[in-house]
Amino acid sequence: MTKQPDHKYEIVKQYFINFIQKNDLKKGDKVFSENEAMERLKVSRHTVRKAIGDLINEGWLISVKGMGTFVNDPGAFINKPSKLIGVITTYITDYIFPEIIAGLEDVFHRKGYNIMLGNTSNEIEKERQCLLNFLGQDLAGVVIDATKSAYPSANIDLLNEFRKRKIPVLFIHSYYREFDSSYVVENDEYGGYTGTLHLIKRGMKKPAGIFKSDDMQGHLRYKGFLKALSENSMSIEDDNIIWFNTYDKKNMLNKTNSGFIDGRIIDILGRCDGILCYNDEIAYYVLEIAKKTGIKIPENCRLVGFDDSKLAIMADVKLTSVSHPKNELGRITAESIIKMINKSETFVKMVIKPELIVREST
Amino acid sequence: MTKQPDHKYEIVKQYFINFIQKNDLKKGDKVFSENEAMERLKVSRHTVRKAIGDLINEGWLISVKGMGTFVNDPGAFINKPSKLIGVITTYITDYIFPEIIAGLEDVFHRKGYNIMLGNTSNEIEKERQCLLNFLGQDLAGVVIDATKSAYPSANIDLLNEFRKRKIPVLFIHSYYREFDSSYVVENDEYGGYTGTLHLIKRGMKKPAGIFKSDDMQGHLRYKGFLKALSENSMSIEDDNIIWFNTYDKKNMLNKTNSGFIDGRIIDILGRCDGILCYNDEIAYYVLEIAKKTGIKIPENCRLVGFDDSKLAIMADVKLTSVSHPKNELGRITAESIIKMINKSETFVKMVIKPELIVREST
DNA sequence: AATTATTTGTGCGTATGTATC
DNA sequence: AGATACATACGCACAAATAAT
Repeated sequence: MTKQPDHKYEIVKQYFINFIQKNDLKKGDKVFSENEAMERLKVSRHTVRKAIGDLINEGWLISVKGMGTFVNDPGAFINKPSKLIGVITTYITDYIFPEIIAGLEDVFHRKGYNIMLGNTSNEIEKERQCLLNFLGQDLAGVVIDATKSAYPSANIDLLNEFRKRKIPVLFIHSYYREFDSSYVVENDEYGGYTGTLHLIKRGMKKPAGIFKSDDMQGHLRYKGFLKALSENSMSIEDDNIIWFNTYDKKNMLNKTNSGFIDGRIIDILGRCDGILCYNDEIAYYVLEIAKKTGIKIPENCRLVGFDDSKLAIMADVKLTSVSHPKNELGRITAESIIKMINKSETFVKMVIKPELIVREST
Repeated sequence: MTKQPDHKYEIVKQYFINFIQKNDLKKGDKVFSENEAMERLKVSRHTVRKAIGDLINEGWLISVKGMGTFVNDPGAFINKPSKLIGVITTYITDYIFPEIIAGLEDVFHRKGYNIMLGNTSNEIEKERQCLLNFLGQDLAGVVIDATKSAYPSANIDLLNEFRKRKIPVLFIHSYYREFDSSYVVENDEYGGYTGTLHLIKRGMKKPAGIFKSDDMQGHLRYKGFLKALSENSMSIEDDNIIWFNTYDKKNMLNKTNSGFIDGRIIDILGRCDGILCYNDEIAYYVLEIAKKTGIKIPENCRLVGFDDSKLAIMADVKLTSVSHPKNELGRITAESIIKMINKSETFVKMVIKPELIVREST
């Protein structure tokens, strides 16, 4: 029930399109001339030109003075979908993200997608700017490493806008509790649990932990830590848990104003015999402080980190670390969002079980 | 010297555009009618309609039957330029590139540009694919870390295509000799020179060097190395120079099939008392071999690396390293290509002088 | 509620210009 | 040089939507 067009030029346009499709004309093939169109359809030259002009604007045809009119893109009407995927990272420089991006890039490249990169430095405002930017870009999908995922997000409105536009969004590492979304994450609770069990097995009596307070990973690793302790009838004193956040971490790594945290680390190094550290960066930092204060790792105190980064291998005392395969995580993420884009899967909720890699620090 | 258009409808179009701009009309404001245009410009209705039709297609105007013609997007004429910059890296994961990208990203983000990322793994074919891909993307500019810059490039044709399209291309780290282009590079010759002078000052009598054969940096660092030696009336035996390439490096880092290079490193460690290493990764690798074979650094042999990467600080024996500020390099690069895009500078040839950072390995 | 003037949309006829083959 | 094909340009007539009277 194709509606009969009221206007002659609509009939002419349709005639051209039918002509292209029936004869299976490809880009560059010539169509009949304006004069011939006049005769075939018994319309004026003006009407033919109006029709052809429309089809040129719509991308169907191209005309060349003195030569004729040619098929441009017979599939122009398909409105080909975007092949661009936005990736929002927290820290590009961060010790594990480059590897994940390398995995992402490799898969996306192979499948003909491009990456558009944004970086938040774990700041909510920068995340907002990236999202706003991406909303103006006709993306096929978005991969996000959530900023400060432990807290309610100020950017849910923008995430909902992506949903409204049916642009798939896939979280990596963590996600916002209040926004039901697709994600590929590590099983951080299990990671904390297994790391702590390992410390207990190695004889830890006085446990301590250092966790990041503003992302979900920190909370979940802490949860696993508590679970392992309680299953083994151990308790933990509040004083032996150090919570730090993005701001503290920046100061620590820049060695500015880190006195408070340093003091607390010295405290627990003196009091405890096992520390579950939020990640390898922290474990490495603890190692340095231990060296300065003469505490021996692992003899006096054992350390477990997370992420199995290069730091873990390069440290004086090679670090035991809980980790996922990073490049692989990037690949899985890329493949997942491509499935979402192709609608072969609408929701992806993937939790990757990490493994404990035992080294000298325990 | 705006070219006077040959056709009447061009004049009419320009008249409409001037009218909108002079009266500062906003979206939705009405412009004069077709009849009035006929009278004002003394042209036929047909010509006026052709002009208005063009402007509608270009996004300037919208007309409503029975009401009139209205301004749609008063800025459409700008044909707003792309705000997307392609960045081609060799190794995203590489120990210094993430920091450079972070610097790039920060500046680009601030100036409203987006990064599209490509990765070559230092393979010419992948570089070609990235360039081809970028040619189909309407980019404002391209930043490239050249692949195997010591060799003639197979991709000059594509680089010339960018030039033809007047898309600025800026090389970083190195560039192709046969393609006269803009670049931001480190002064690698000076770096090799100053690193070698430092080794000589520390008493090096039997020099050795390890260089990468397939990028320009390796050749230039070698050149600086030779210069420093000859200025101090020292000579170098061919056997004490190790050349490696991308393929060897991959094997070395994966600890597969690296026997040949390992043997040569053991050789020079036994024979020589100072090694200028292509970069910190190599210096770190040499350090590990030295540890295994019982050679003491710096007592028996001194090492100088390049890049001042995290590796330099984390090694057992902290590495002396020749380096530029990496984040800063990213910033300079970003600012340079933005200047090129804005045409405030057409060619950028910037050579950044590296500094020697002295640590335990010398 | 109907009329009228205005404005854009469709359509035809004609003439001339200009690029390509 | 001539034929063909698209490009520009003018004039005219009528249709359809809108706004004001």
